[in-house]
Amino acid sequence: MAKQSEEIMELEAEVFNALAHPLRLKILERLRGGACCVCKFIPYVGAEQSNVSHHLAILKKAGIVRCEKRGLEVWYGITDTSIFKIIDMLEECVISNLKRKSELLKEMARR
Amino acid sequence: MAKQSEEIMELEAEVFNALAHPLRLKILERLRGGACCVCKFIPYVGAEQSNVSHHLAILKKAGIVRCEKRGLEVWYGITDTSIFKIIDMLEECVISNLKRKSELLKEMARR
DNA sequence: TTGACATATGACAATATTTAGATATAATCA
DNA sequence: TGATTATATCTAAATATTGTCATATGTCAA
Repeated sequence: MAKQSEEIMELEAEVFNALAHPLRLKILERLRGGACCVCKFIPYVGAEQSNVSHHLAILKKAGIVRCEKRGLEVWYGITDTSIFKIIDMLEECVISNLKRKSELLKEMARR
Repeated sequence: MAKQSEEIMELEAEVFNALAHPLRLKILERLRGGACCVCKFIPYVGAEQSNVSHHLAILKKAGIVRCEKRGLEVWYGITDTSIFKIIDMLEECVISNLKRKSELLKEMARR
């Protein structure tokens, strides 16, 4: 495997890793409506402020979100909205996988 | 947030997590050409047999691959090829992110 | 049946991630 | 200036992930 694609894969793995947590997926859901300040995420995801801040830092490090200071607040927004397409496609995958499994169960019950 | 979407997000996070490792992305690259037996992955990814086996189990648990015994060998294949579209889209994201950053650096150097 | 083979599994150490609580920082306002 | 607010950072404990080694399992062939 070419050195270059190995390096790209490391970056890809880092981004996938940033997406690999329910709390971070929730934060991204909140961002579908546009940028907002940290204080909005806290009740939305139902976690400690320091924890939310930590997860935001992970999303930022992966390049998925960017932030900007506005007075006392820090506003976070999506860097590239095509991340939503990726999440949506994965959701479809997961749901069709669930359906496939439940069909299989039904078939087994029938016998 | 609805209970149901929380549960879907957990599943999504699990699948993203399965994608979040360079070695597993390599395994999936090898599977683009179609199903193959475990022995093919070992030299391809350059890891110990037991390690490859562990990573295959993670991909399988997430529902990304499925396997089948053929004599002594075990053949692994993709469950749903739309996972490749997801990986491809993420690669595009990563690459355009890199480009954006390098543009920014160029601009800063110009000043 | 025995041995060889391909793969999976279990145990373990090293490392990373997650969370909460305490504290630091930086901006605003009285 | 000092108090207040929003957010980030540090610390430490709990937990999860990773890689390696040793071993188990299941299949085939002699």
